[in-house]
Amino acid sequence: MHRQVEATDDSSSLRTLGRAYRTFSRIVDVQLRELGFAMSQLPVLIALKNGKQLPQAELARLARVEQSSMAQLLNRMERDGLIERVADPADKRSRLISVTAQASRRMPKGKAIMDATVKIALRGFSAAEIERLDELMRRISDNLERVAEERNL
Amino acid sequence: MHRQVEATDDSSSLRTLGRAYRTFSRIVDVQLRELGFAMSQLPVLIALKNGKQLPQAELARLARVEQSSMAQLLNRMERDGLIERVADPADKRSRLISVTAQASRRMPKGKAIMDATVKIALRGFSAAEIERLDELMRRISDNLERVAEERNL
DNA sequence: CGTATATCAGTCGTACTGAAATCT
DNA sequence: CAGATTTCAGTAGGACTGATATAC
Repeated sequence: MHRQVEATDDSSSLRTLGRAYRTFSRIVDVQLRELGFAMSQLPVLIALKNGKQLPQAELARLARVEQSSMAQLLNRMERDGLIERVADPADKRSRLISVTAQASRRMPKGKAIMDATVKIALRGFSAAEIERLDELMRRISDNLERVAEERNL
Repeated sequence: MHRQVEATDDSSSLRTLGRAYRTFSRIVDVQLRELGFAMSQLPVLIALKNGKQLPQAELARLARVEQSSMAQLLNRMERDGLIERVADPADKRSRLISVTAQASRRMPKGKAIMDATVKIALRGFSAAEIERLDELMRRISDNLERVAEERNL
């Protein structure tokens, strides 16, 4: 009665987690689209701010996605004029990624949209609760990462 | 020092959330694949257990995905022999979905894999902490759903 | 050889469009 | 019967993964 359980019987918190993530992305992406951005691009844009130049592999590591995911993301970003790839003089296999001037200019606005949406998600949360959430999420993530590591995933 | 912040500066809990979700899916899917299942299919299989028959729209509602997402998921499941679609005699627009006998037989094993992975994710959590996590996740999800609703997303 | 990238196939999610059946 | 709604199908494009191939 007080829980609105409905018909699903698998453990609710993990399901809710996926659902929250998708809704969050949708809200952010709709707004970022007007700027020509997408949520998945923000880690890249942040990592490259202030004219920094990084190779693809490093960006994949920072954004915590596979190399092939990052390669495709960068393809779309290059197509849309957000980043440039220039040959690395020190390593001929590698290309250094940098953001274009216009993307750099629009970035603060994108970051603000993200921050505002985080605030919405955490509406009504005390500082202690946010702290608690951070800790719980970190423990879940660590538990899963450790097992994925052990199983070579 | 005690937080392992690294190079990202956006609010950590929401980022961790997406990361945890992806790692969870990967761990579950690798095991389900041997059974011929995928994680996204479990809500469907659970909703249709014991010979139940439901229309596509109802399955989409239960799984909390869009109609088109469910349509495609059911296409793949039908292709793989997991479900069947039969014309609804009461409504010629609709087709009722039911699971095949073999999918039904393998289902308990799939559910067990899911449950075991949830246990891994929550390793070291007390009952009170799980309760707390459920509550926090539900509040985040509600906050986001409400705004998505308001903005017609 | 080993590392950095590129590319392909496949899943899963969304949005959007449109046809057929049903309801009022 | 007309018009709105419901049920589903199909397509396009994004964001992931894994597996391979190519370049240095």
